[in-house]
Amino acid sequence: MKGFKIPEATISRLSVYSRYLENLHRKGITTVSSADIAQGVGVTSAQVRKDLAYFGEFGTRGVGYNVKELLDHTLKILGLNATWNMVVVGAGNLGSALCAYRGFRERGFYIVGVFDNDLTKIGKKINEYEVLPIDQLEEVVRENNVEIGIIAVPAAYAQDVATRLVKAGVRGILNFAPTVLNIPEKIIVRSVDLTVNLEVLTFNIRRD
Amino acid sequence: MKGFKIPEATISRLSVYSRYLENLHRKGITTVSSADIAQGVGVTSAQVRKDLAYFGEFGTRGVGYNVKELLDHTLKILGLNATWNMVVVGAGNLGSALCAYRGFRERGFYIVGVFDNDLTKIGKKINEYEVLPIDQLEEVVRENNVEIGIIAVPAAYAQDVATRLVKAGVRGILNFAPTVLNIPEKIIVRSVDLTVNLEVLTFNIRRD
DNA sequence: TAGATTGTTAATCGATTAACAATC
DNA sequence: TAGATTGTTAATCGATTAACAATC
Repeated sequence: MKGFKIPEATISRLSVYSRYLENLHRKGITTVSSADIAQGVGVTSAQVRKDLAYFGEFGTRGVGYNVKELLDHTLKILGLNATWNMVVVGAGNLGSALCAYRGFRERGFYIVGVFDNDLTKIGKKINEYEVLPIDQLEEVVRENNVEIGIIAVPAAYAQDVATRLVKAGVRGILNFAPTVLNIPEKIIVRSVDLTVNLEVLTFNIRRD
Repeated sequence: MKGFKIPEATISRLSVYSRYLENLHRKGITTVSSADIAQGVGVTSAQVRKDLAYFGEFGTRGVGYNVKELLDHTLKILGLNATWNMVVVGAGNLGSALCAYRGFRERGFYIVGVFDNDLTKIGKKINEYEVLPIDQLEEVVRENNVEIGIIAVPAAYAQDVATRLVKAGVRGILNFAPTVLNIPEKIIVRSVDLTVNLEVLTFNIRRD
């Protein structure tokens, strides 16, 4: 980790801004102000400018931002000027949903392997992907320069899978299992916990 | 919204604590310290005590917390002393994955209807659920006291679905579509955006 | 009592917002 | 020039952490 501290929330928002800019660009809009972006994604314009200011000066005072230029900058910041190879471990319903999700490819994320340990699933096709035996995980990760592993297995297996992914050489993990993973600090982990999200919802519903 | 400000992160952590306590309880462990919990879920013990302190005094100085009691308190705080009825809109891969997810039921979340507008899907079974035509959404929500709607449709349809869910009477929405929803303030929304999560990951990978 | 651990306060740290000079 | 909007600073707000008195 280099340089100074950038809030994680800033990065999330940058991702949202970048998608919003894509929409504007698709519509042929060429100029946008921080107030426009703010309005479009539901934050304040000061927040937009502050978020961008961490990375440079992308606008013109009195004018605003060039949509295409700012889009390119945000994509570059997020690491999306290149493509990323991923593996999905777990070919259940969630794994299948992830394989079918078109949004990944549109942003440059490619799935190069789907794995399971269930013999009834191995060899079956999910979309264009053949489910591979988990034994081949390491091989596929190494041979395809896979940097991201997606964990879509039951909680009980998640730690094992995480350990194997790390050993195989991934640098980031997106974890859908409701477990705290124990892995080296240098590996980046994001956990998406459906139950936690629902429970924050119920807390807030109950509260008002 | 009543009372004073409680950080949203506190609620997320409470959900995690509560799952950890369930594990301890299942193992027959009866007493736990804030340091134990902290170690188990990867936060500091001060954080654990502070989070709990928003809601009361649940421990005994010099001793710790009674696992079962603290578990009950956390469940109550999160609104899990009752069950919640939900509908899932969108019977694609993601919708199917959500219907199949056993973790919901274990925490008291029940799916009472799955909807789609695709005639080839309507009438089909997903697990035990028959896919219903979207026209029946309002009826099912009203008749089953549904308070939570899950949006699992493509981004282009998400706003429409959200508006209908709100009109039908849900109080909270879990949104999987990568869109900013425009709905009344009093409706609680949580968005789970897979691409944003991946892009925070790639940013961090690139950065070190 | 001595040892342990909570509940809570105060200090620190970090993120957001408001405001405005810079500048197109 | 007058009007608009950026980039940035300082003020505010909020969350985390450290420390310790209370107390079992």
